[in-house]
Amino acid sequence: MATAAIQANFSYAPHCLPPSSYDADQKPGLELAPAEPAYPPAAPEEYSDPESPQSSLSARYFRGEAATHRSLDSQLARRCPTCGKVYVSMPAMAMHLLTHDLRHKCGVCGKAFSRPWLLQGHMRSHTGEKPFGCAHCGKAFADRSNLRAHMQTHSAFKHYRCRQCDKSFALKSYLHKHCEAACVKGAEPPPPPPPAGPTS
DNA sequence: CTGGGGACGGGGCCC
DNA sequence: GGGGCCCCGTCCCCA
Repeated sequence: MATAAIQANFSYAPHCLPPSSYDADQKPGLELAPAEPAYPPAAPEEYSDPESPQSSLSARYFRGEAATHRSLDSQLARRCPTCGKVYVSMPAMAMHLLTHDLRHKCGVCGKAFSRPWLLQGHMRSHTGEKPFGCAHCGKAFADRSNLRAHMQTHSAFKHYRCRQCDKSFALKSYLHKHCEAACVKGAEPPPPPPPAGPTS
């Protein structure tokens, strides 16, 4: 929606299934992950789209692999002069431009970041500070995202299933690795993806 | 090959 | 309107 940036929706091989929903909701202010059922078995309601709107387009985009959705060729579209990324939303474009402005510099190693909190996180790698603790095992993390991923490893539920071989994985990244490294190799070429998507 | 963790980037939301 | 915060995600490395 809002973001007009292209939404590349092909991060994973078609035979890699998204998870059913899991509760990853950690409310801000909580330093400790809840000790209680952090990931309820969750009614197997399908969660509609694993690729959230802000899903990282990441490298693929910049390699120009992104599918060009409608409206990118519209007259409203503008291209980032630095990386070539195309936006039809000017606010999104403006925000994107900031990502090229690496004004936050690490006083220790000199690495520069576009956002202050990226620098903050980076500084923890120097200081060893790990403010995010797992209430299940006590392990501490410097990065909230990493704690979240860790919490999933406590879950007995493996939400990400490979259609090809039916193996399941707790983390999407595991499934991704599996699909790319193991399963796909030597497998029948996956069928063409369904005529996709919601848009257009 | 799988599981796990560290580091970090992009974009949306909230104040 | 801008900055900070948070979430989601990827990449890489290692056991």
